[in-house]
Formats: sequence, structure tokens, C-alpha cells
Amino acid sequence: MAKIKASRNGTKKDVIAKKAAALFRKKGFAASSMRELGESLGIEAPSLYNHIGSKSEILQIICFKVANDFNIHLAQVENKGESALNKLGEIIRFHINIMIHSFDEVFVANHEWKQLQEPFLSNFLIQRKTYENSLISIVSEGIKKGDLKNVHPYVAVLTILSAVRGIESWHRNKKNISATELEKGMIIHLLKGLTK
Amino acid sequence: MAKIKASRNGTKKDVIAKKAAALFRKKGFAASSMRELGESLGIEAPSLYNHIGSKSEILQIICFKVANDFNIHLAQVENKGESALNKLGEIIRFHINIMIHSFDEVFVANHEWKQLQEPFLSNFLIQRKTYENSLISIVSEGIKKGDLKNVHPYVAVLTILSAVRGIESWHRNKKNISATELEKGMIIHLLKGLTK
DNA sequence: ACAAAAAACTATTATCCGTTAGTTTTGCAG
DNA sequence: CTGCAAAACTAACGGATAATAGTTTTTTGT
Repeated sequence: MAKIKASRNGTKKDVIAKKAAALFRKKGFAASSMRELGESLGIEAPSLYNHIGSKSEILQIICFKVANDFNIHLAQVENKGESALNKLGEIIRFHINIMIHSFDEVFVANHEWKQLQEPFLSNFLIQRKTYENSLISIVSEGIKKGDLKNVHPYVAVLTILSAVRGIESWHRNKKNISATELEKGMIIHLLKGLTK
Repeated sequence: MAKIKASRNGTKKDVIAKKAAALFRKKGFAASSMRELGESLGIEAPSLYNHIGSKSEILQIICFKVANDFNIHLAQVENKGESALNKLGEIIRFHINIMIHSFDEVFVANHEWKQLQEPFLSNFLIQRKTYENSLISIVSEGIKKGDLKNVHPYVAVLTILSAVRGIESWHRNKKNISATELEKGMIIHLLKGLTK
């Protein structure tokens, strides 16, 4: 009965993707049904197919939107000509911020990309690998210029990416610590360590 | 036709749980069917029910086995009376090692615990929270004794736990770096930082 | 106000799922 | 050998799933 409002936020497809991201995060992609998604939007399941082609397409939209956001930001950082340490700091800050205002989407992209169908699955993995390699280059460059310790670049990037991804589980404890506190603390920890 | 061999590795239930962990890791719990699990064991799906009560029970076995392993190790570390830095180092090492020899199980426990049914879901979450709180205590103690920087204990623990969990995605690149290299590098990074 | 387009609805289909029931085969103990 | 328990098999059920077809309602543009 009630139509999906194509609000100022975006097209109807966007509204569906937004609600789907919230549902997929809570229950997982495979465990979420189109009936549930319809219900959360106030319409019947088959009505969804007036706007999207398949359940799988919704997951594609979510995952590639997130991947694109990260790629665009990385390109900006790379062109700034800052030091490696500043670049890494800015990347960590971006990860934290995007986790705050696009929590559901980033979570789904991180956890449910396996459920993508080919050729989207391969494409997504390539983009991830490329992003990771760019970060490795930043670290390597920083070591060469003497800005960073002589660490193994891959290990450093893995550690950083894993740590920022873990902000997922902070979201639940929002009351106990603010976003800026978390951001500051994690950057210090990752860049300057724990030892006194 | 072929019976499941109750090998020296453990009971038939254990063999099923092992294969299920591999399947659930690759495809996700909800996206894995009992028919697929049966096939990977060389038997028909209904035959599984001679050994296990339900699909959900398999997930319970996997998750609580992992939780128990971590709890036992933590208790050992806590009773050793080492410094906070040494305790944390040993915990990080344990996470890395268990990720190597029980990769599928740890991965499933980390990613699929949401699919547990009550009261197992609540119980699992309480155990996780308790584990996390114990680590926070170790960090707090280390700060009080002057061994560690005056960081926010929760942020430090979140960063460490997230980073070691990320070893998941290293597993794919085994060729490029050895386990000991990874272990050493990550411990240095997490405890001593990246800055020169 | 009215026609056309967009988007909702109902009814239905084929498929797959976890699980049960009942039966047959297997393998070990006596 | 033989008998019995363990564990495999086949057949099937009820329910849920994604998706399609066809129809009706709602919104939009002139």
C-alpha cells in the first residue's frame, strides 16, 4: 500500500540498499529473506522487483559502493604528497569515519562479499588486493625515506587494516568512549606503539 | 556406503565438526546445506543425524570449542605473574598460533556466532566480553605499574584483538611470509609502533 | 481532470532446506 | 558363524525461498 518514498536521500534503489544493509548486517546475507526486507520497507517482497533485479544485485550495490568510496579517498591521499606517516594517519582516520556514518554498508562489504556471484566476486577481490598493495607501497616508500621503522610492509598494512576493521565491534560500546577518543587512541597505538 | 571413520583424531562427531568448519568457513553457515556437508564426508545428509542432533548443534560445537581454548590459555597466562608486556606478547602469539592450526574453527567462531541460537548466543557473547575485560585488566595493570604508555585500555585491547583476528586474511598469502615472521612483525608493531 | 507510467498488490511456481521415518547394510563381539 | 548395535541408505514431508505473471492501485505530467 505505502509506496517507497524516493526521498532526498536518493533513488528508491538507494533506499532499498540502505535498509538491506541494515538487515544483512544484523542477520547475514544468506539468512535474510526478501520477505523480511520488504517488511522493513513496508511493502510486499515481490514489489521489490519493481526496483531491483535480484537479491544478489542488492549485495553488489552495497559492496561496490563501499569499495568505490575507499578507492576515491585513497587516490586523493596519494596525490597529496604528504609523508608516509601523515598518509597512513589520514587513511586510518578515513576508515574510522566511514565506519561511523556508513556502518552497515562497510560491515556488509567486509563480511558478506563471499556471497557475491561471479564476475563480481573476482572484481571485488581484485579491488581489495589493489587497495592493499597501494598501502604497502606507502609503507615501503616511508621506510626507504627513513620516516618509518624497517618493518615488513605487508605485516604493517595487515595490522593496520585489521585494526581499523575491528572498529566494527566498538560500535556496540558507543557510550563508553567517543569517536574522537577512539580515533586518537588507535592512531597513536598503531603508529607509535604501546611501550613507554 | 562408506562409514565415517572414528579415527584417532576423535569421535565421529569431531570428524563432522572438522569438515563442517571447513565448509562453513568457505560458504558461511547459512549458505551451507546439510546435503553439502554430507557430500564432503562421503555420506548422505540424513546419515548425519545418526551423529548430531541438528545443523545448529554443529555450529555450537565449533564456537564453544574455540572459546574454551582461548579461556584456558588466558587463565594460564594470568597465573604466570609476568609483566603486562610479556602477557600481551604471549596472548598475541597464542592467537597467531591457534589461527594457524585451527584456522577454519577460529574463522567460523569469529564470523558465524551470530547464527547461534539462544541460550548459546548469549552465553558465547558473555564469554567474549569476559575475555575482553580480562585483557583490559592486564593493560590497566601495566599502565598503573608504569610498564605501558598511558593509553586508553579499551582502545588498546580493541586494536590488539582486531589486529590478530586479521591474520585470517594472511592465511591466503602464506607463501609470501612465514608464520614466525608475521608473529614477530605484528608483535613489534602492536607493542612498539611504526614510528622510527 | 485524465491518461500514462510507476509501483504496489495477489496468486503461484519450482526449488531447496532441515529433518523424520522406516529400512537395509556394515562391522564388531561372542 | 551368528547376532546385535551402529550407521548407512531411500523416500518423503512441511515449510521457506527467490522469483514470475498478471492485475490493481497510486502517482505524475500535461
